[in-house]
Amino acid sequence: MSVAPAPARRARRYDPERRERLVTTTLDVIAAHGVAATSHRAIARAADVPLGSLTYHFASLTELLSAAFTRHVDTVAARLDDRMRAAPDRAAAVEVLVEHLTGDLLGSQRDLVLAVELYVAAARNPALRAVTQDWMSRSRRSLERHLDPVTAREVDALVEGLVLHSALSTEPMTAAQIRSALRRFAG
Amino acid sequence: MSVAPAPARRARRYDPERRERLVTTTLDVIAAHGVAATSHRAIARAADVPLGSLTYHFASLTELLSAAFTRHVDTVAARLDDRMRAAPDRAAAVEVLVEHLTGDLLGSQRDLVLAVELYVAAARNPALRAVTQDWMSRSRRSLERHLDPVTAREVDALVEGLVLHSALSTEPMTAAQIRSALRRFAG
DNA sequence: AGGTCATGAGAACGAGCGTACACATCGGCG
DNA sequence: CGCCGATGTGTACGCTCGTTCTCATGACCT
Repeated sequence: MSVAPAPARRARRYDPERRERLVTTTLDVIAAHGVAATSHRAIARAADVPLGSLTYHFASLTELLSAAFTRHVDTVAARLDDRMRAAPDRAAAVEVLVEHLTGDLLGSQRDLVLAVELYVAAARNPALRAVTQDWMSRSRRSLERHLDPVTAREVDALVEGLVLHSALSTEPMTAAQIRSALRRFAG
Repeated sequence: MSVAPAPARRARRYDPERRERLVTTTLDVIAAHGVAATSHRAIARAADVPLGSLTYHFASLTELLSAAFTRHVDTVAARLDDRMRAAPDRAAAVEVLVEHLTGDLLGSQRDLVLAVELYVAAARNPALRAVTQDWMSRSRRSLERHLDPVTAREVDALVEGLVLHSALSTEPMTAAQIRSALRRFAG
C-alpha cells in the first residue's frame, strides 16, 4: 500500500514583493466587497498567501487598511494635482475638474467605491481619519491653484457630494450635468 | 442550609412597546458606535432586553436595521418637507435650507452620523439601498417645491457633500460659509 | 561552506457573531 | 374559570474573526 498522502503543505515561496502585493490586493478586496468584508482571511485568499503571512508583514488589520488607503489617496491626489498644475487658467482648471470627475472617478466604479468605503471606515477608525484628512487637504490645495480659497472649499464639498450621489444613485448624473453644476459654481 | 441560589432568571416583563423601543434603541446604537458595531447583542444590552427578543420581533438583523433607518429617514424627510412647504418663495426656501443644514443636521452630530452610516451600509446592502433611494427622491421633491429640477438636483448633491465634509472634517464649515455656498447656487 | 536570521507556513485559541430552539409566562377570549 | 397563543427568556450551535505561536526553509553574509 502507498503511504498516506502528505498533509499538502504548500511549498515555501521566495516572494520579496509580497508586502507590496498585499497592499494592492487589499485595495482590490475593499473595492470588490467593502471594508466590512475585508478580513485577514479574505485578503489571504485573494493574494494566495497563508493567513499568518498577513500579521507577519503588518502588525494589525488596521495597519494594513491604512497602508492600502494611503496608497490609493496618494495615487488619486497626485493625478489630480498634476492636471491642475498643468491647467493654464481658471477655465481650463474647471474643465480639468470635469474630466477628473466624469472620466476617472465616475468612469471607474472602482475609484468611486474606494472613496465611499474610505469615508465610511474613517468615520469610526481614527487611524484612517488621518488618511481622509490628508486627502481633503491635498484636494483643496490642488483646487486653490486656480480658485480662491472660499470657492475651492465649496467646490470641494460639491465634488464630494457628486461622488456620493453617483456612487449610490441608480440614475447617476451625466457628464453634461456635472459640467453644468461646476461651471455654475466656478466657471 | 438554604437552597442554592436560583439561576437568576430575569423576571418576565409585560412590554407591549418593546418592538417600537427596539427600533429607537437601534438608531441610538448606530449613532453611538456605527453600523459595523451594531450587533444583536449590542442592541439587546442597550435596550436591556434578552438576546432572543430581537429575533422574535425582527426576522433578521438586516430587517431591524432597515426599520430603524426607515424611521430616521421618515423623520428627517418630513421635517424638511414641512419647512419647504411653509416657505412662501424661493428666497425663503434657501433660508429654510440653510437652517435645515446648520441648525439640525450640522448642529446635532447624531443626525450627521446617522446619515453617513446609512450611506455606508447602503453601499453593500440592497435592502438598505431602497431606504437611501427613498431619502434621495423625497429630498429632491422637497427642493423642487421652490427650485427648478436641475438646480434642485445640484443643490441636493451640494448638501450631501456639505454633510459629508462636516461629518469628517476637523474644521467643519461655519453657518455663514454654508449660507454663502447655497446662495451662490440657488440664491 | 556553513550558520543565522528574516521570512514563510499552518495550526490553534478565545471571543463575538447571527440564528434557532426549547421552555416559561400570562393577557385575553370562549 | 380555564386554556391557548402571543410574547418573553435563556442557551446552544456552528461559524468567522484577529491574533499568536511553533516550526520549516533558504538567501545572504562571513
